Amino acid sequence: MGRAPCCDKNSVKRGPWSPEEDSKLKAYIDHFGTGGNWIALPQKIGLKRCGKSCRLRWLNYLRPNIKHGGFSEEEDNIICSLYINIDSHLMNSWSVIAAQLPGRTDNDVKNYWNTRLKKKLLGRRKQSSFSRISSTNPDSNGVEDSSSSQALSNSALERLQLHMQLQNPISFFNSPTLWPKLHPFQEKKLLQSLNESFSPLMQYAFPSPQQGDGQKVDTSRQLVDSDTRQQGHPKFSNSSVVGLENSMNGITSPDSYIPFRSGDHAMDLTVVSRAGVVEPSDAAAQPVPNFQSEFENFLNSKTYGFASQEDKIGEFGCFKEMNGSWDGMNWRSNDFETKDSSNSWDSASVLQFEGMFQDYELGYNV
DNA sequence: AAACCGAGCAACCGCTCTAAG
DNA sequence: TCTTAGAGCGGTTGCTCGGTT
Repeated sequence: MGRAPCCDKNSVKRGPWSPEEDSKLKAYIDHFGTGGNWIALPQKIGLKRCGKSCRLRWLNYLRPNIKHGGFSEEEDNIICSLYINIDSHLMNSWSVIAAQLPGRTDNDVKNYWNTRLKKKLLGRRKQSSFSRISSTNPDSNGVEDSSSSQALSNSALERLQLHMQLQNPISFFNSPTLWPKLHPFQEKKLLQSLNESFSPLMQYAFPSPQQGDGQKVDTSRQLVDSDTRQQGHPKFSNSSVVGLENSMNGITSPDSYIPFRSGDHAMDLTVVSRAGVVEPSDAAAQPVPNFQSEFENFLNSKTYGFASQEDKIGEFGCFKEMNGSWDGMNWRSNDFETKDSSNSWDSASVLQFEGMFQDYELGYNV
């Protein structure tokens, strides 16, 4: 089924636009505007083009102040950061990113990302981290589970992968808003495989109640129980636990996989956009023995789905080249608060990010 | 010099959302 | 309330061009 086409494809011209067509379209819109009706516009000006095609040509090419090519390093950084941090299912990410880059269109940014930036970031990584995670899934018996992994959209996977590469993985777990929008079954499966990869961390984050007291241990309740939450590592917020809880339980309520549940919009957005993690009010009251060293071991272990710091440095040498220092990557961990003006990001850029994230917060605090 | 290949980009496709009737 | 058309978006296709063999 599907809706009827907007025009007769046999009677409209397709392919590249000629200068004459461009000038006709531009002259008309300059004088009369679009009239709010793109479909009727080509007939008015005698163009054998589909209205949608006219609209795209105007928006992506003929519109005043459009820039083409020649993306600056600052634009690269903005695109990378927003692509990683913008929650793909909450907003139209390419247009949001393009809105932060004057003169750039969403199509331009999308093409630039797909042809250049993505390769910079993911190029050599594609073979490694996710295949490791998928191979840890007992259901897969070492063979990638095509039904589940292919069900994840490429963009969701890329965000996931990039976020886990560029940020503290704890922060990723702590930011349910960054998890790709999945069917509860898919989410459960993904979380299971991640959980297995992260088992040392999860033990700290969600310590199991003492077993052997005759009570059946309900692992899902371990995650729900508020006391247990308090025992978890302080860097795991309650909202994260709820997200994991829902995921692990396979709850099918839409709320279980829509990250911004009513009542915690602002908090979750803050977690993702500004701080990366939620610090507890009294972290000292929640001791986790040797967590730091265990965590460092974990991060450096190639057994798990993450490259060592050394690998990361090699992997993202492009950013070292771009920014002059590996430390420039620190801001990608959303650590705006601690960002030092002496590193490779100038203060104007930081202010710009501060502003844009304030906009997002305002937008989602309604 | 010609064939091949891959990157980059413009344009298209098909879907969803939204607003008007 | 339902239907429908327009707008907008992400994903994909196909053309062009430059580099390599």
